[in-house]
Amino acid sequence: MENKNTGSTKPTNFIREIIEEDLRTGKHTKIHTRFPPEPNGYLHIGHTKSICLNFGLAEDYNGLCNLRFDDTNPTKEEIEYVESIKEDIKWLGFDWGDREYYASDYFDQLYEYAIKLIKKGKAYVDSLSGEEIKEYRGAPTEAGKESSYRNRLIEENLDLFERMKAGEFKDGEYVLRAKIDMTSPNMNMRDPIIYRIRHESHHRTGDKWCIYPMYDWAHGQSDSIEGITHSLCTLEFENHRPLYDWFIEALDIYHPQQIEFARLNVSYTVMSKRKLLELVEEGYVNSWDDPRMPTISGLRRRGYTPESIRNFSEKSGIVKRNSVVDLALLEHSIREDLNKKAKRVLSVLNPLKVVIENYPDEKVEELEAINNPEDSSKGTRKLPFAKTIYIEKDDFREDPPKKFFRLAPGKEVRLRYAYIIKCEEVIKDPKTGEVIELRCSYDPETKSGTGSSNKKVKGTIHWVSAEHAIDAEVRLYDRLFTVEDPLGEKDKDFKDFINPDSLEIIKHSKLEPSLSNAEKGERFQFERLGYFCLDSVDASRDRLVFNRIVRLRDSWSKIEKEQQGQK
RNA sequence: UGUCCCGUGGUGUAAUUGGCAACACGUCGCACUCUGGAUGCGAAGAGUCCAGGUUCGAACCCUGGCGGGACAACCA
Repeated sequence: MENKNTGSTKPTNFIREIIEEDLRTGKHTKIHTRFPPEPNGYLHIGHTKSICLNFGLAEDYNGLCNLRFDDTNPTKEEIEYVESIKEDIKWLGFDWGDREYYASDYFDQLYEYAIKLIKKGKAYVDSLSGEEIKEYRGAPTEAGKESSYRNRLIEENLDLFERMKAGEFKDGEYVLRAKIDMTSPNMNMRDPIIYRIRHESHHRTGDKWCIYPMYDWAHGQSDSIEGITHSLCTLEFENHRPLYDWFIEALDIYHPQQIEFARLNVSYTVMSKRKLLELVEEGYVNSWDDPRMPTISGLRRRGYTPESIRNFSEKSGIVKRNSVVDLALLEHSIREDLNKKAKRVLSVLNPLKVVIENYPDEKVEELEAINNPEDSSKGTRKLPFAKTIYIEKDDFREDPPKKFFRLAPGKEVRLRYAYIIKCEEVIKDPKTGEVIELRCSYDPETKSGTGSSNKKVKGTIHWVSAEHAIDAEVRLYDRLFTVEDPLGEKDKDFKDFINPDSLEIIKHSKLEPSLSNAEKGERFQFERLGYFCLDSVDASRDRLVFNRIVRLRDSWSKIEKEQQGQK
């Protein structure tokens, strides 16, 4: 279903309906959203949903989207994360203009709001210990009880709160709490803490403050200060909405609307910051931007395009129901994008030497190859062809199974852009029996593009000229986990399901010579193999390192798997 | 034993707000192909968690169940 009001081709969803209703009724004339990350870790694919939603909505409805760092907890947050988050959002293609905000920008205002709340008799300073507060809070099914300090005089509260701010007390000695209802069935309403003492310097405000606001106190009021119309967050904040509304109403300030949606989950991976950290710290992956990581920086290094990630996010939809999107959809998104864009090249990952016996010894032909069959404007390039070439080990079988259309003893196959060759002889290592070389003949009449032969063969394989090929390291990445839901089994640790084959390194692959000019981050389709990207970290002028982004769809592997299953 | 939210093919979403359950991914065929890619065509697969009710008519409204999720950090 297309969105008729905006001319957008994006699918509609319940949030767009709310926005369109608000625009139609005149509740708002312009929408204003925000993306509010906490700078305590790297962004991952799950965050892209919120980023695309908030920035995308603003784009589509001609509104604005702020970037606001939710930096209310100095013990966990660091400037390093602020920088990486900004880089990732920019890379995804979104722009917050000059509206880069921080909850800490509002600490003064938030403090004033707290005083206002105290004066209204709706907040009090509590002297209970952390343990006691927890005890008094009760449980979801049993009411809590009121603190003995709950009915302090307003003046006393004001005095104590000011002294909290002045640094007269130790961490944990006092807290400021809202006075709501200790018997509320909603735990969030049981006199939530709104300020705590933390003698800790903050990455932006330095040592100005030793009291810091809690999320609930900071978030809604920050939304209000910025004039946010639709404050979109994930489902776990549903139970916080009554509190969000209570604060805003108690303060009698502009009231943004909080709307919750389900967060994005993807099969065969984990998304929590803590678990990702575990993978990094315990060495299961090499870094936060390891190409196997679901972090934005990992996906970027792997070779994913921003467009593919945005399309993926679009396709996975916005609803209020928890779900797990198939990794196959992400893979489809990147294939779809790169099929249109990526230059085709011939690369042999696991080389098998082939000598074409009836081809002249010294002869080298320059064959014309198409750069992108989906886009003729990308032109053609020259490919050197000579007597000795490499083909993929997988493309030869001494004892070919049914439906194997590639090379085998006595069989013919087409070399892409070159000739049809026939396998005349198989040379093996006398000790191991391993096939180390093939002797073939070629048919000069079958040169590509000449049409001088009517010979047809079922298979076409890729190859490189042995003397012209360049060496490269190729890193074959695969899904990080072997099961759809690594967190699914309670008795097992998610790390037990790590795919031991998530990375296979091939040190000496043979690539066509044009690849020596590849730039860091440049993406290619290695024909018949997959999409690859020159690694932006480990590659250098004299060392090529390619990452496999994703395999091509491969109907042969399915046939083969099925055949093996039958045996 | 509370409050809030949510149940539609294998997966993710849609259904003009009460009118023959649609699309995408995946799967399986066929065609085409100098990439077993791409592309084109086609198929299978849900009767909408269950049971009642309202209605000419219910995925949608009502009632009651069942199932899943969230909530007891001085985290966000």
